Amino acid sequence: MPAARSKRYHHGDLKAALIDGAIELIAERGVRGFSLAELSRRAGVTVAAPYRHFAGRDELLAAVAVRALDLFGQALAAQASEADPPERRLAAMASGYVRFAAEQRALFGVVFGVGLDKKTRYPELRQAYEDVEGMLSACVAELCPGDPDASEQLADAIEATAHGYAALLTDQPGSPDPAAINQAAAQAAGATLALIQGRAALRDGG
Amino acid sequence: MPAARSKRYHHGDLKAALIDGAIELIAERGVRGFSLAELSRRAGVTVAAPYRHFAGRDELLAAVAVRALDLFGQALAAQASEADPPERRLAAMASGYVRFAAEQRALFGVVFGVGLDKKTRYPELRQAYEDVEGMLSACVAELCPGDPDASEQLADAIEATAHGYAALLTDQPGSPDPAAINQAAAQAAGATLALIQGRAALRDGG
DNA sequence: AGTGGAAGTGATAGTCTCTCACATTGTAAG
DNA sequence: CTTACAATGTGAGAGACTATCACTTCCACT
Repeated sequence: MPAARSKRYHHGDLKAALIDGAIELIAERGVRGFSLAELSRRAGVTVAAPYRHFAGRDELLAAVAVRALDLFGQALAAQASEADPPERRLAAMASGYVRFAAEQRALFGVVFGVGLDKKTRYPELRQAYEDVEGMLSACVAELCPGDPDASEQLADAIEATAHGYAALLTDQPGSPDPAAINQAAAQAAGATLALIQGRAALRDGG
Repeated sequence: MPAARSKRYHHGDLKAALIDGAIELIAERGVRGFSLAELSRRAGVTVAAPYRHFAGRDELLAAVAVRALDLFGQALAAQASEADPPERRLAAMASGYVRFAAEQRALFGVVFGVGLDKKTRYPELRQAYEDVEGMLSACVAELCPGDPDASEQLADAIEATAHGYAALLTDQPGSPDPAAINQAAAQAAGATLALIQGRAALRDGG
């Protein structure tokens, strides 16, 4: 793996450099302000070069999203490992969900704010996404042994709630201030506990 | 108000026509696929014409978002008016929230999927947004008389949950199928009831 | 040593946003 | 009635972006 950054015709590992650079660029300018052209400029290559490695802008973003989901999963796992009864573990994951969204705004935005097709296109992305969802549902399953239906409903509800806090918090441009992050994270944890507590009501909806 | 669509130099009411056309265009192509240029073409004017009425693309989208929030509020009010105890009214609103997001994907996307600054810029947008949030919190307040803190927390939780179901449902490109909409709407209603039920747990978070 | 394919270049087409000087038209005052 | 103004639309063009194509350079392998 060549390290020299000089005027070599071949970059060495442009693909990885593009992904890293994209994360940086998105962190600076947001997902909307991200451009393949600027990214190429920073990497010191022509705007045509990235097309050797990615079919287009969206495919590069999908690769970034895969890495983002990986980090996301790690963050959730870290939160989960520190709490012990499944209820508090779920609350901690919900809180971590919100915290990651706010603190890694750019990465969260790539996964959710860009309209990438996480279900059908980009199989790796799908896999990464399902892995993260799996962490939640596995933890919920511990809580509802013998009732997979109820377990799935509760997992959906917890995921939706955490995601809702995260989405509303990061909806505004600009980084949310730490106090707002803490409050939203704590509320997401509390709401998770409330959902677990009141889960008998989950059945009768519309 | 002139009606003739012929070769008049002045359109008559271009501003309104642009907003209407934008809604249509966004419904067809999604928020991401929307372009001021295509919109101008359809309205039969030059691409420069819209700039007489809107400072730019974002300002036009903000105007569309205001109308979208108006319709959103009406939809929620319609749902709420049909249910009677506050608990079920909140559940109905949550269900309506999800249903509106899914069935009026384009409008919902303009409000939430485009990164418009709903808080500081665009005062009308801010107002429209707060009006919608107010409907929810007013209904929650009926439920928690004498404890505004708890009321606000519960309102946040219900909003976040409904929004989470809506966001996850509409995250994918393409219209969600009716069965998925029904399920998500029902689950949002159920989760709302669960939150109300278990709201004692809302306090102890992180 | 030499060659085939991977990786990068430069040019180019087409689209988009936004700006500017200019053309047209409704309106309202003289 | 007319004339001047302000509002509204035009045409041209600058600058950015995505994507494609033929061509070049260079690495790795025989």
